[in-house]
Amino acid sequence: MSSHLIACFRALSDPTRLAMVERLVRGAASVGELAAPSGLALPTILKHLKALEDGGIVVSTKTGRTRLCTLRPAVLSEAQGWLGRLTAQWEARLNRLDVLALSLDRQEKPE
Amino acid sequence: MSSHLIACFRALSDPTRLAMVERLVRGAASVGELAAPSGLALPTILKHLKALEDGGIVVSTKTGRTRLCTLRPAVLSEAQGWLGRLTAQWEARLNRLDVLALSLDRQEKPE
DNA sequence: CTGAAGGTTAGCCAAAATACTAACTGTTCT
DNA sequence: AGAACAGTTAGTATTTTGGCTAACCTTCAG
Repeated sequence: MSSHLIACFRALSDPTRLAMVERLVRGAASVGELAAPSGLALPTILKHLKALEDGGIVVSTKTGRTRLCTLRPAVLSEAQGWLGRLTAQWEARLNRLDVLALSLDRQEKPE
Repeated sequence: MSSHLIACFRALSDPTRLAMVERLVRGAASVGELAAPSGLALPTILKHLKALEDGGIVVSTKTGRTRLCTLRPAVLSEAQGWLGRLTAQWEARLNRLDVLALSLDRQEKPE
């Protein structure tokens, strides 16, 4: 089973990281810029950044002394797709059950 | 910020629970049925079940001595929607940047 | 060259998550 | 009634997470 899907959900399961993602969707940012609104220490933010990178949600490159972090929406789309297939399966199953219930109904009081 | 979204992602961030969800999408199941394929002890599965219920992904009701667990796809759809809006925002931003780049291009070599 | 800026590493700590076993409760079957 | 079944609770051990500080390394500005 796709273990990077798990890493992705894992990355999104923390308020600090969710906030970082919502910041990054408005454009790339440095580590310091990501840390600023949270009030957390830099090393803490670095750990969260690593979690986001492990989940494939963010990539970062260092140029000079600053590291630029960028969102990578591909994995988010993938997670979205997984959720979509899941709910679709559920709907399909419900429909089959409806059909079954209907046919049973017909048998109970045929015409 | 929606904290039940976090609980939802949290619930999906574990292979055992993901397997439970994929089992439940094929129909409601008892605690024992959920535990069987995992090889884990019942109390362990109960904890995972609680995590899934905390995330709003599953509801369960006990009748007699068995507990029936049912998927609740609403929260999954919600998470899907959140991911969708996020990637949509990203795309929109990329488009704006494209337009900007194009107009800068025009300024550089007009005509 | 020296100091400040921006990260980074290492190490610490408390709290939470994941698993287990053992013992218990309530239901159903015979 | 008594045994078997399906969960449940309580308690424990281990690992992971999320936070910190202190010390360190580069890079940029003057």
